[in-house]
Amino acid sequence: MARKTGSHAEITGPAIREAALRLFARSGYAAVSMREIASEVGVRAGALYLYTPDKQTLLFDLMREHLETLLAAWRMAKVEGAPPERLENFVRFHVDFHLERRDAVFLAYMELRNLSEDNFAVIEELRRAYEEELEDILEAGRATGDFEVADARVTTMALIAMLTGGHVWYRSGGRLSRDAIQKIYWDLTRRMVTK
Amino acid sequence: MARKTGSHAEITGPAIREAALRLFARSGYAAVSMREIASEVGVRAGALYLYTPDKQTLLFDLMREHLETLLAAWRMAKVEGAPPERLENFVRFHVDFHLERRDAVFLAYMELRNLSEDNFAVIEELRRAYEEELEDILEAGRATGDFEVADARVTTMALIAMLTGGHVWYRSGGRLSRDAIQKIYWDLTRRMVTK
DNA sequence: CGTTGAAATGAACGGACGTTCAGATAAAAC
DNA sequence: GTTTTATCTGAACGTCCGTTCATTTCAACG
Repeated sequence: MARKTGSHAEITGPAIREAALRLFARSGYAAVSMREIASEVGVRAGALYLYTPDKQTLLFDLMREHLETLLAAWRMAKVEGAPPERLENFVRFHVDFHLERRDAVFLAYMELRNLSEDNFAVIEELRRAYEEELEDILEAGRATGDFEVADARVTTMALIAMLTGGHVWYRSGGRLSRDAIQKIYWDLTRRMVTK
Repeated sequence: MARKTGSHAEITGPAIREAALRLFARSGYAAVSMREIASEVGVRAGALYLYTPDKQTLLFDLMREHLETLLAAWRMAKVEGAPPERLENFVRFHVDFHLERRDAVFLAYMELRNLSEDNFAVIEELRRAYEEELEDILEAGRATGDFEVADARVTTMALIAMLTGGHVWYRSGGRLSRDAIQKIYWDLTRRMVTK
């Protein structure tokens, strides 16, 4: 058997990436086999190699895609204005984006060690660029006197960790709405950077 | 060949756990083979089974040991007193403990998905007990009016995420001493819970 | 100094892994 | 209706996996 009715590259390609993302996030890159991914898609393992040169590249592409989407979305969402306004905007954007993409967030934070050296460098650079957006806001607020920040770098990392941590316990339809969580996190953030 | 000069169970047992901890943390549970662990210790794979019934139990024991050590250390370190004092104590303890045990922290947070259902339940209970210590302090401070906390549960999770996040970027001998990091994190925490 | 028992070996087990590729199939193009 | 071409299969490859176990080694004991 081969090509079935209605099976095309435009369907199989994305289906493979979606299945890989879900399975990698759930069980970890090393614990998921190509046969498992293929089975989820309804295809045999060999067919995956029409869409990715190998397993490592499949992981890398998923992570790069996630971070590039993140940066692109942020460029759309970011606002000009006073630092407090910019910071609130960042917090709400970050919380929202990350709560909506639990699998990709998980992957991008947990599977760095499974990347080859070259691929790791690319991913790290993307992540650094995003973190720098937050650090810039903190520095701007320090310059205007809106914020009081002892160490902008550590505060940036502390904020990112705090704001991203929600993906561990957040459940869609749980006790708190996304909007309620955004509010709480913004409140915590505001206090952290003002005397 | 078998037993070499000076090789005893009291040496091999801990050596296996140390090697497994280091390798699991570095490459991930699924990516590390029993042969790799054995090689690190200087024995063959079969010898590992004198010290652990299987690979899964080896992982579980490492995680349980870490969390039990954490809880025991906290019971020694915790102080009575006013909530702000108790909170500062917690923050300093947590940061110190976690920065000193990067591998174990990594393992306990990243390999939960590789635990069997029963083992997961045990680990989760230990983690919950620890988080509850922080939540209790926040609630106590709310009762005395020392703290203003909108949602004690979310604030607890936010704090834990923030305080633990340091293990990602902290490097011993880096720009900041552990004491400096403690100070920064305590300052951030204090602001988060006070108006 | 012979015996015992803890500690480790080395070979083997069935199975799963990532990856390759010649061949089969069906939709599209002519 | 024949040819072309994109898509997928099925089998095979060499390798590694977790685990078992009969056997070997050697320190300790009597």
